[in-house]
Amino acid sequence: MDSTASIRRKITLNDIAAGCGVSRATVSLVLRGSPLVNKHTRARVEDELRRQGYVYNRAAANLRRRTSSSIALVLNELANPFFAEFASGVDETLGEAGFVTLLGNTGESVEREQAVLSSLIEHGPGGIILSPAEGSDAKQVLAAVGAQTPVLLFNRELGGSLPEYAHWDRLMLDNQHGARLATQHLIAQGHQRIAFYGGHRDSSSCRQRYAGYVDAMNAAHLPIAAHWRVETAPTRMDAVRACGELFTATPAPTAAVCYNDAVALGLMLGLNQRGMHPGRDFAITGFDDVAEAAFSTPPLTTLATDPRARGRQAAQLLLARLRKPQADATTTVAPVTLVVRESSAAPR
Amino acid sequence: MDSTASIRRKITLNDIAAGCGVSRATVSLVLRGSPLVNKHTRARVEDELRRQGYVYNRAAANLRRRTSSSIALVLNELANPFFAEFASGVDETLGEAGFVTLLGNTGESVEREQAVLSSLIEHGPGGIILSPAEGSDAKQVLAAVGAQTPVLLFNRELGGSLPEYAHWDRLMLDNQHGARLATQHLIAQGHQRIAFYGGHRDSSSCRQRYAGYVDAMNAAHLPIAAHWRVETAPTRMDAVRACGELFTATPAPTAAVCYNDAVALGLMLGLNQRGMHPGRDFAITGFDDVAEAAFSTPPLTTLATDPRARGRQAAQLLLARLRKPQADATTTVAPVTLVVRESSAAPR
DNA sequence: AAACGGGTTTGGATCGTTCCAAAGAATGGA
DNA sequence: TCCATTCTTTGGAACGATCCAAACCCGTTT
Repeated sequence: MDSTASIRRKITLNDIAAGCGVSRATVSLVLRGSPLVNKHTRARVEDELRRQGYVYNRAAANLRRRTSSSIALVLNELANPFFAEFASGVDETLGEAGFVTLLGNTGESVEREQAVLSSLIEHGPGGIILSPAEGSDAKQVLAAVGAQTPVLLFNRELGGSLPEYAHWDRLMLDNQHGARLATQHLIAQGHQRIAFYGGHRDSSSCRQRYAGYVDAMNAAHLPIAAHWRVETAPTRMDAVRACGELFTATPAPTAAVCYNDAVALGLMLGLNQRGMHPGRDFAITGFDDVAEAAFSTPPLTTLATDPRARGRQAAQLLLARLRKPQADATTTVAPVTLVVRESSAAPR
Repeated sequence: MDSTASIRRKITLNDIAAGCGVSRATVSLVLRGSPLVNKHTRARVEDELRRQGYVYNRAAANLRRRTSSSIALVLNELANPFFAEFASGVDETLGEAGFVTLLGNTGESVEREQAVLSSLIEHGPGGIILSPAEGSDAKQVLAAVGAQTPVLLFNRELGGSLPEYAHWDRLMLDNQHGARLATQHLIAQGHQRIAFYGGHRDSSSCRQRYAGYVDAMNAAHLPIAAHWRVETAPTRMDAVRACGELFTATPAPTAAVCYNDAVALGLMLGLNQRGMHPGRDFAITGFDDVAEAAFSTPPLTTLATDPRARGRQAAQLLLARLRKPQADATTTVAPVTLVVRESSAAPR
């Protein structure tokens, strides 16, 4: 409890060994619960461990065993609730598996991503879960992490083509299918003139969602007017600003599939400013199901992605890779589910 | 670029040394930019480092130097946007200082906190930034982290008293002053019957905010009716539910200082359900300034805490502690600023 | 030629753990 | 009693870096 020795120096296996008259090796065996050691010896050693307040030095052990007990988690935008939930899912599963999470946040900057990756890699993580910054390139990432450390790509594709000796696993959202579901839902509600609102054309997820929208429109033999595709930054503010563009030409749409929830909520505000009532005069769907979506007025119809579950899944995929380093690379597409609320009512 | 050696084994200082005919020690000096080594040797070594694709093993270096290059960040609720922002501030500053962040999420569970702390401590972090789970106790935390590793407490006090040999730094929000500011603002707007809405009496931050409210009311010689103190869980849902309690007795309040933004937004919904218009029939203030506060209808008057800046500050405080392990423990109270929006209009 | 001295380089011990081959102890059977 | 066999325990060499005191080089000085 209060052995004077514990105040200053760090307690090592040697201290324990000396303290109860066995060898370092025996103490090590006790620590790892080896069946080799005698019951009485084990008890004696365990007492001593407690008495001296020993704490295991995993770094030293990892050095000797040439193993790792950490996983790096590199995110393009931790402050975004979607990624925060994702991170907590990752950490939960990694923790259960005895790994610790090395966090890195790139703030959507390719330069910071490089810096963060090379710094993290020096700590020898067993693997990396990476949600790339926009514009991040496969070759650069490979240069920073090397070919040794397994990588799991989440959420976004990397620019450039993957060098063939980097076989990385991928976990992606089913963006295309999700947007198709949203569009089909609006069509089923009776809408015919449906816009696709928000997002940037050069983001891979935006292209996929747009493709799903087009699929559904085509399948229903509905035409798509040029001014029904409005590009914005994926933020609420920019979505408010661009609202007018939907109504610059005729025929005006009666509904919009939005790139994500932030954009959808912004569009709601924009409509309000024009004196329109979203959910009554104009139907809207989002994507992500952020916490706020259930509480907006009207509550937002959107696609739930369950980021926490995705985090757990990402961790599991990477852990599986660690178990079988030689297995073929996998690509997993996580399902998204349509959550119908009041923002997507039928046209009047 | 594509040396065959780099494909399998890990490259060490020995490989580099052998590769260019110098000793391990010299290569080490080069890596650390020592002025001792000759210009030409340095160039030769640096070429070889690049050629073989060497990556520094910080764990081995830390072992030998008895240093650490990581800081543990243990949060009670990472999925909460407030803490997500905080975390990204922490990571930003730690990264600049050459440290890596070890993440741990406790999900508000004291048991998980214990497990997470003892797991993280085995990785030998240089320090710990801890936002304790509710009900977490000083003695338990000390038992898990030991007396060696400096701890910075953020946001919440620990239960129990700090053992005198654990002098931990603290970074807290100025809850009391913030609530006072909000209350004074409502009073200045002309309100006299002001409620304190939401939160649990046993949370330390709630008690502090309530105290600030009482201060301001007393200073203005305004009475406080018993039914103006409504307790709720600190969530939007529970805040919606409890709304009616404000109006169970006379005189009814005309304004409420809310425990936090979630509660304030819930109260708005509750008022709407009763046919009242928040910001017109009833004034409301929040606390936290979550992203949503600026976009609610009406926009919410609240106290900005700038969690990202708090994260940077927490990291700096801990880094300062690492520089001066013997300095006296500090308590820092971070200022909060009143952001006036439309939810806190004058009474009609 | 020896001594000097600044600039460079280096061998070997070390950090705290695990691995491994081999030694010791205990048991049982012949 | 001796040997084989099964349990236990152990010393010393790793792992990949850094530290440190000593050695080396080479041009000057005495």
